[in-house]
Amino acid sequence: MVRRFRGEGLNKVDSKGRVSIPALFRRVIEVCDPAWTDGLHPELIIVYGDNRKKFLECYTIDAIDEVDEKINDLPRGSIQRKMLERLFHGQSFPTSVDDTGRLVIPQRLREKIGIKAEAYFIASGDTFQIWSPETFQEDQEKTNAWLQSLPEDFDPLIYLDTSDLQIDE
Amino acid sequence: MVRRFRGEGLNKVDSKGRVSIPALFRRVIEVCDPAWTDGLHPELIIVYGDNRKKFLECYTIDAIDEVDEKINDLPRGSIQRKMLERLFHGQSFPTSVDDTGRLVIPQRLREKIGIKAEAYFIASGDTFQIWSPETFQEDQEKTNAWLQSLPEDFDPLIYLDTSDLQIDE
DNA sequence: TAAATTCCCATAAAATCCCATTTTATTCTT
DNA sequence: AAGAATAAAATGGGATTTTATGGGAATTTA
Repeated sequence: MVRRFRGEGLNKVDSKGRVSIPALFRRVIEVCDPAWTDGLHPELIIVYGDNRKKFLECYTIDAIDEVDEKINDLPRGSIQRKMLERLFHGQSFPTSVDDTGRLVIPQRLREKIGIKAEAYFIASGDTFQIWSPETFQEDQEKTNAWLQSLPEDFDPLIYLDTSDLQIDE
Repeated sequence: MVRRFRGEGLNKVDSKGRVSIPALFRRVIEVCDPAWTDGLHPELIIVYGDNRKKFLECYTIDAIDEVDEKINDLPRGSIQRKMLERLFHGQSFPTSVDDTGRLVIPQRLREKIGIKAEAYFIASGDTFQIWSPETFQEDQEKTNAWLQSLPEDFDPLIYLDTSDLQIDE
């Protein structure tokens, strides 16, 4: 059974790039690392290669293993496989949670998404995202604007009825 | 269980052809060399014979053993076997990581892929690749262009859902 | 014996570890 | 229900270790 992330958080980033991971997220990271046991540092993978995304996407070991398996099923030599290998094997950063529940975000990655003194964490199913608070704010405003455009009594839950869902193409 | 490479890195190449292997890669090289033990120089194999590829492909001992076994299963005298033997037995270069975590890339191989002052490393499953930074950049731009051509919110992960995958040809 | 390769040592920067303090949340007690 | 006691989470700073890199001496090779 797959534990999923839930919630959000805003924590300080120090001069060394260290930042506390919200405690609830840590519980999920631990459970989803098959090698983890009390006392050890649970591992996770930060994926950062998709330039269209303005956040870091953090995968648990279980989650990344699942991705790896699927990549393995793709035909060798296909452009899709090459792209996904670049993204998930190359443009990713394996790391772990330290004693004090923190993560170190390397300088390069902090710069990439514009993180300075604070980092915003938000759950996203079996991964979680790390944003610069400002960038997230902007993105959130877009979402709000879109919500506003909907009728007063519109219920977003209607999207859960996927029978006639259209995938953008 | 096979440890896999993950991540990327850009390091300097000195006048002797020495270049540091990213530390995380070294850990994998060590673990995947059955003969390695703390203090020894872990071995690896550089495969360079496929002229269509503009990079060096580096195999751990475990990974190359796996390839060798498969070659061994091919019928003697078959063109496939001959080709793979050329590539993996002939056009490859066994070497090892030195005390200081570096690899020496022979002049001939540096020239072959256009490496001058810097070498770019990128993980690719159970092997890693060494590129000239410029060459990689060009290649990456092609990938980026392709990504850009996709809809704004397109998620590459959709390719992991292989049910309706079409292979470009 | 000249050129290339290997071995050995040195150092600055970056990453990691260790410990201490503050802050926040939770439980207990009256 | 308020306040005290406790536990957990977040944060700060210094010491230590690892990494990346440079250079020279010794050794091998062609």
